[in-house]
Amino acid sequence: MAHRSTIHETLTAVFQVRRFPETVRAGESARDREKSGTGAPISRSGRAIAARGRGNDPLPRCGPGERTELAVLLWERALDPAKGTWSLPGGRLRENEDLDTSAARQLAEKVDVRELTHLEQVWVFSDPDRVPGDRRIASAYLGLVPLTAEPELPPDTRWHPVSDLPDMSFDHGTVVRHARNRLAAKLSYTNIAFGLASDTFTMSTLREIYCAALGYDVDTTNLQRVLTRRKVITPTGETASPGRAGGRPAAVYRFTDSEIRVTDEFATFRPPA
Amino acid sequence: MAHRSTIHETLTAVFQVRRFPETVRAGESARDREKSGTGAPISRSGRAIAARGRGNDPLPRCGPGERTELAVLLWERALDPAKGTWSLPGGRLRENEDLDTSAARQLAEKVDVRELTHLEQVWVFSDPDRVPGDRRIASAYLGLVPLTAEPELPPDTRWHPVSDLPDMSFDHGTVVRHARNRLAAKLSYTNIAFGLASDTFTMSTLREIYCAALGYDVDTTNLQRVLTRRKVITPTGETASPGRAGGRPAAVYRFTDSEIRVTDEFATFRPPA
DNA sequence: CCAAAAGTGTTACGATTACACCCATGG
DNA sequence: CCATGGGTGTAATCGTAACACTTTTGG
Repeated sequence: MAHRSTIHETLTAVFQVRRFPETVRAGESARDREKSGTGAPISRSGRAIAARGRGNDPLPRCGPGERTELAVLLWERALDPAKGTWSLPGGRLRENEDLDTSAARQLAEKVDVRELTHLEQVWVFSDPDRVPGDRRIASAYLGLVPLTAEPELPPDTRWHPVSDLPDMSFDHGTVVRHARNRLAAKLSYTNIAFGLASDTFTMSTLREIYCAALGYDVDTTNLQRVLTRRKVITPTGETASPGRAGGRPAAVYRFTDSEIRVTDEFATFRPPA
Repeated sequence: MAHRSTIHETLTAVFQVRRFPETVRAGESARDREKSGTGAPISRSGRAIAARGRGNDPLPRCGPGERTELAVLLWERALDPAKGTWSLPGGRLRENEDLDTSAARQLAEKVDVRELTHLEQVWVFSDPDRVPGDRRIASAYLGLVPLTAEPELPPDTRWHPVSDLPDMSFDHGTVVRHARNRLAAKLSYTNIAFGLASDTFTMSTLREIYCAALGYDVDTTNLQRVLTRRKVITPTGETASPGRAGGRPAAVYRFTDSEIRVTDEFATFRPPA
C-alpha cells in the first residue's frame, strides 16, 4: 500500500449579504419569478453600486427583480480533481501558524482581508477519503464580510447565494451548510451581526441583514427593541435622509462592540408563524 | 531549525455524574481544594457502589457528606513532559480512521467503551506550541457515560469533579471547560442528557443529573413537564418503590431516543433567580 | 395632502419558573 | 397517623411576536 501523507487544511465559508437578480425557478413555480427575474442578471444599477462603494449605510433596498440574500465566496476549479466544481477558499496549514492564522492567510488570496470582520472555527472534517489523493483533514471556518464591502475578486472567484449553490467540490457544500447554521444560531444570542453590517446603518438595513442571514422575516420594530435592550446596538444620534420616495428620516445606529460577544445566553429569535 | 513533525491527536473529556465527598469549604479557596480535592475521590461508600453497580435506576440520593457532581475522567502522567499533571485520554490519529473513530479507540484504553453513550467533536486546539516537542493539533471531544456505569479504570486513572480540577497538563483544563460548556448548552435544546442517565430512571434522579451537569438547581416538576411536552422522555408505566424513608413511589421514565437529537431549537433552561 | 418610510405603544402569546396543595407509602 | 418523597394544578414572570397608530418627509 502506497504511503499517503496527511495534511491539514483550512476551508472558510465567507459570507456577505448581497443582492442577486431574482432566480428563475424553472419548471415549477416558474412564471411569477420569471417576470422580473431572468432579464436583469448583470444589471445592478450603477447608482446602487456607487452608493454601496462608500463606507457607510447605503440603505440597500430591494429593487424589483432583486433579492437580498446571504452569499458565500467560491472559486471554480480549472483543473482536476473535481474540475469545474466550486470550492471554498482555503489551503494547507503551515508549520508555525495556528489554524486561525492560516485561515486568514489563505483568504488573503481571494479577498482583501482587511474587509474580513470575523473569523471562527466551525467544524473538522476528517474522513480519510473526503478528497482523492493525499489525506486532507479540513478545519472549517466561518468568515464574515460587511454589507458595504465590495472587494476585488480574482477572475475565478464569485459570490453565490447560499440558497442556490452550484456544483460543489468534495464536501464543501456540507461545510457551507454547517457554517450557515452556525451563523444563524449565533445571531440570536451574540452580536455576530456586527460582522455583516457596515459601520453605521439604519434599522431597516439591519433588518435586511437579519432576514437574509436567518432566512426568514424579522420585524424591524422588535429587532430594534431587542438589540437596544441588550446594548448590542447604540444610536449614533444622526439620522439618514430618506430616498426620493420620501418618508421619515431614519435614526442611524452602530454596533456597540466590534468583536464577538455573547449578549444574551438565553435568547432565541424565532421564525414567524 | 530542526524539522518538527506535525501530528494530529484527539483529546476527550469524558463526563459522568458521580458522587463525591463534600469538599471542606474551609478558610479560603486554597487549602480546602487541596485536601479532599486531590486526595479523596476513592472513598465512596461500598453500599453506594453496589447499589449503583446494577443497570437501572438506583436513585442516587445525596447522603450527608456527599455531593452529586459532574466528573471528568483523567489520568496522571508518570513521566515527563508534565510529569504529575493530569491529562485527558486521547492520542494520535491513525492514517485510516476519522477523528470520531480515533477518539473512541483511544478511550478504549481507559474505559469500557461499551459504556460510552455519546461522543462529539467540540473544538480544535492548534497553537503550534501548545505542547513541547513535536507539534500536536488536538481535536477535542465530549464523551458521556451514564450514571449507573461503574467502569473499571487503570490504576493511573480517576474521576475528578469538574468544579475542582487538579493540576492539568498543557491546555487540557481549557478543553474540559469547553466541553462542559458545550454539554450545558446542549442540555437545553437537545436530548443529550440520555447520555448521562441510565436506561430508566425517576424524575428525581434525572433532576440530579441536570443539576450536576448544569451547575445550578432545577425544579423536578418543571423538568418533567418540559421534557414530556417535547417527547424527550417517555413514561415506562412502571413505578419505583420508595426507600426506607417511605414516600410515594415514583414513576419510571426512559429517554425516547438513544441518539442525540435537537428537540427544541428555541429552548433555553435558565438558572434560578 | 397623500403616499412612503420610520418610530412608538400596546396587546397577545408562548414558555418557563415558582409555589401551594394533594397523593401514596413505610414505619 | 405522620413524616417523607412524589405528582398535579395554578399563578407569576419574562421575552418576543404582532400590529395598529403616530411622526416626518418628498412630491
